Amino acid sequence: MKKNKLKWSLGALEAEIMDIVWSNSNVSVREVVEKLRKKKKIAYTTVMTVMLRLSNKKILKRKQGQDGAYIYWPSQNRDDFAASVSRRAINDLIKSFGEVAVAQFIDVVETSDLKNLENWRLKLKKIK
Amino acid sequence: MKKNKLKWSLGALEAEIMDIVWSNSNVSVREVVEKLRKKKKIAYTTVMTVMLRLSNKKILKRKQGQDGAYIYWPSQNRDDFAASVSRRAINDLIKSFGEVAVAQFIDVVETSDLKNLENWRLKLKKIK
DNA sequence: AAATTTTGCTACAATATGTAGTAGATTATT
DNA sequence: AATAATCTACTACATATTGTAGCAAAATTT
Repeated sequence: MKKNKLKWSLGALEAEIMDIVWSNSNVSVREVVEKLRKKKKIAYTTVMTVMLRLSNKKILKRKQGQDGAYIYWPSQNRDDFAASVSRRAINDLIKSFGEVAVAQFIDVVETSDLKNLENWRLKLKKIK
Repeated sequence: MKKNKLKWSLGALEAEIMDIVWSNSNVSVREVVEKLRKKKKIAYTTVMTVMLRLSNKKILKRKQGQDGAYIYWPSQNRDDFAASVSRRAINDLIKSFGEVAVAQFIDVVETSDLKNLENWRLKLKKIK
């Protein structure tokens, strides 16, 4: 088959793990597992596999830690990652749906209660 | 496992087929196949399967045509579909990335050359 | 009735993601 | 050094999605 589908979202577990990594840069699998286990039962190897996949996808980087275990850290900080993912998603949406997507975006933002509303409203002024 | 992953995009073939359906409401598989074959080689049953799946996903509806073959039509017109898909995607983005997503959106729109720019600029006025 | 078309059912491939076992390697502890 | 604990590599399985299509039965056409 061979599709070049540009996935822009992480899976649920991948996202949980990234949250932990972003909040605690330079972590071992062990540390991530322990944090996750506060919320649910999960095998060490499950977390390891997912973190390895995230490395393969270049979302995480890793190096050998002095105590043997690999140390992982994010390739991009949360905001940069969020920005590039958002950008791709938005470009896709606009490519697919054009103005309709734009109109929806505006509608969603209008009715949402984002903090710092003033902040992006300022930005909007520029294009108004 | 069992995930409730909210997919918001169609596959490439699904999208091609939807385009044809939207442009020619009330079509049979045959008609869609013929249009697709102008662009590429594809089996009747491939198209049929995808259209059946689209029906199962409630994106298409169908009824028995008088000549036996099912007739398919879209559950929503293109703009309504685009709007609901966009809305879900945007909500997901904002839930995941908040203002960062909004900022990217603004940036993309700023630098894009959408036709009818005036159209959504009117909409923007409402929130300015 | 024979030929063609359409449908329903089935199936396979590839990818993404969640999940985890096992064995071997490495490190720490006794 | 021997034993125990930890960590990594490799492998494997499950489910969902999407593209792809064969085959047989049913319906329609000729």
